[in-house]
Amino acid sequence: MALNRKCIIRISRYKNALKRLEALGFVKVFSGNLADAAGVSSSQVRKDFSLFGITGNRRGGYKVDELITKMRQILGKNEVQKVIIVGAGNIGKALLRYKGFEAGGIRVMAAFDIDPGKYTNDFGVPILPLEGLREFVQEHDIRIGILAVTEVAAHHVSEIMVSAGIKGILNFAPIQLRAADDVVISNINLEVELENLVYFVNAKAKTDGMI
Amino acid sequence: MALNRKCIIRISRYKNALKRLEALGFVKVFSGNLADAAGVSSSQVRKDFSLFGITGNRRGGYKVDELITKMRQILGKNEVQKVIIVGAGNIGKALLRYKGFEAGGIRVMAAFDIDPGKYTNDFGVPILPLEGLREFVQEHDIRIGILAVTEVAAHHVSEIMVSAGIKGILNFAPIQLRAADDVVISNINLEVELENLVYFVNAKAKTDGMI
DNA sequence: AGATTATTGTGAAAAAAAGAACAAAAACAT
DNA sequence: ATGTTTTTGTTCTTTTTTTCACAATAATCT
Repeated sequence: MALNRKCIIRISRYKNALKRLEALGFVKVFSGNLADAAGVSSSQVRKDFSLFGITGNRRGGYKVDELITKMRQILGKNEVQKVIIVGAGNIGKALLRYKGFEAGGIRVMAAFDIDPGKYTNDFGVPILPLEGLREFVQEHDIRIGILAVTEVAAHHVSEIMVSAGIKGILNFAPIQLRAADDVVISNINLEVELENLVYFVNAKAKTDGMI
Repeated sequence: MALNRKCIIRISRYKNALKRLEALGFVKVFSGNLADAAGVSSSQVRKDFSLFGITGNRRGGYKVDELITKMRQILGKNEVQKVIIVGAGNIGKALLRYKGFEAGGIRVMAAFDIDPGKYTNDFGVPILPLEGLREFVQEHDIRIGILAVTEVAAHHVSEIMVSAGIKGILNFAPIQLRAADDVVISNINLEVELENLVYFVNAKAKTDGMI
């Protein structure tokens, strides 16, 4: 099946749009509606659906509740996803304070750090010593981790996570992580994102000036 | 010129890899080295370079310092990029505390919020009332803003930013922002990223199990 | 100096992604 | 009931992105 990262991101977007439509009382929806909401073409929507065997009714569109069910299934939203946060610095603590995860079926189980000064329960979930990570991950059968340590520590800590059994890492450290084939890594690099913005803002300023 | 978002992200990555190589004392570098560092093919590196008219020496590779200079130029790193943060909640405050921006030539000028309880100078840069945003942006000629408000406020606040003259928004709110053609928006959606990770971790688990 | 080797730069080929088009089918209208 | 309209599902086309391949050429070796 030819499904790539971009396609799954679109599925997430469709799902979010559908949740809003559901809240507004919509019962059925057409590919064009979802296309508008997600900023893609309607044939793209139908093609994505066909990739996952999602079908609707010709002329009748798709039923909102069925679509949501199907997408939750695809995205693993039918069970609570347990995650850990590694690194209790600025970003790590902000994520610990973030209230939106639980609503999305994501449960932060614990955070880990090497600094004993950070060990606390003040955030609702415990911040624990890094040495305890392996045991915790195995005991709670956790497969996803958010990495929010410094650049220098990132590679080393990611190896600890992988060796403990983590299979997916959302990496906030400003370094492009890579790992074995059976581990999935998503890099979020603030500086790279900002550089991107700067580039395109400048590029637009230039072309607009020319016209 | 056929340069897209992905290409610019690769340029950022090359630049980061080059900075590490420079720190290690490297003077010249081959496309294969950068390819390894950035996780792409060497012909991809050369093609990206050719897109920007970057040339090296056949058999001699590229000079590290020249490449860095060229890439800093492309990415607008030769001048300090002034940005504002809008929303002083968890994420906003974590970004205010983050020390890595200045080293990357990014200067956070101020943050803005509607909650008077947040107005302070404790973070080194002031947290100011949202009403003052327009004047501040125009006075300091700021074009880039980081949006870190709640989902419900995001759309409204983004319009305030755009009307004040902001041309690029890095959006952390869990909603896909869209704006006029002359405004560039980058969406960072934690839940979407995690859903992506979950999908591919599950997908890998399935195929590995089959083999 | 001449031969050899390694690496670039680019044009052609392949692969991947997106879009257009349209027959088939379901809802609706008369 | 029959015809009309609308929307899906899928195939075909186009566009975009990546990889391959190799002549050109600079460094190194003998």
